[in-house]
Amino acid sequence: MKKNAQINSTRVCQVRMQAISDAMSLLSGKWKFHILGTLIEGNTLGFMDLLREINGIGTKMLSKELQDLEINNLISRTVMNTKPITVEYSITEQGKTLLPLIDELAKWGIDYRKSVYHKI
Amino acid sequence: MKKNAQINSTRVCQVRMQAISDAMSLLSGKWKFHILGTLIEGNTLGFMDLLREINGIGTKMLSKELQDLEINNLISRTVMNTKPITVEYSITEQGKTLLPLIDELAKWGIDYRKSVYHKI
DNA sequence: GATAGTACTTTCCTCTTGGGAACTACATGT
DNA sequence: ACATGTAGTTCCCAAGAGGAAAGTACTATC
Repeated sequence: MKKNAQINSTRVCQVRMQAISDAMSLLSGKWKFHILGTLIEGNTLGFMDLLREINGIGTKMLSKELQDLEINNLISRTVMNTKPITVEYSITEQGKTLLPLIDELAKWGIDYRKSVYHKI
Repeated sequence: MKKNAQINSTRVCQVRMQAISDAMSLLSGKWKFHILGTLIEGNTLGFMDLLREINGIGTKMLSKELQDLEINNLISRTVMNTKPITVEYSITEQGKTLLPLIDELAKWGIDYRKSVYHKI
């Protein structure tokens, strides 16, 4: 007799699994949380500001990740009428809903590091 | 005059950024949250149980991800003295601390999907 | 005219991730 | 002997992630 899935076959688990896949596909990659976190802190920042704030990121990755985040309505991009041209990036209301998740992630990371440190 | 980073140069932001990088490096990939979530639900499961529960995963990925999670002390692996040999995977105390994060991720994914759905 | 600053995009490259399929190895049931 | 079940590993391949460097375009300043 062949066994079937029991736990994740429930409706509620299917929805949760789908939700986790959704969230991961929007937030995957090395830089998205850093960009979002920085924009939540800083409110409104230019491209060069972000390049300076986020240690290690290059122009290509920043540009690409900003596009991804804008497409998914997590940040907004506004071209300002200045000379030379400047662009302002800020977090959207949708993006702000990520704050509890980012806090939870940071909190877990800090606690995990502590627990590893105390074992050595 | 060259501008410097201002927001993320504070000590508390540096620690948060590091913590997020730590957490992401342990939890990145397509399957880790699914495996952890299933083990939290199911308590103790064999390799084949997980293969059945987690829709779409193959033996190679499951094997590799389980090793990663075991190395980081998020799950435990116990070879049972049965014939044929069976292996039991279960969540560790360390792994259980991820529950709030997984809940927050699932919650955000569900809300995000709702907000997109209502706009169409 | 040259340099520097803003905001990117494009090209080229490597490394990693993820998946399918086949294979190992052992034991039990028919 | 042969199929079935458990628990993987190994090989091969495709696609994507990530990064360095150069190029584009426009403006302002020295």
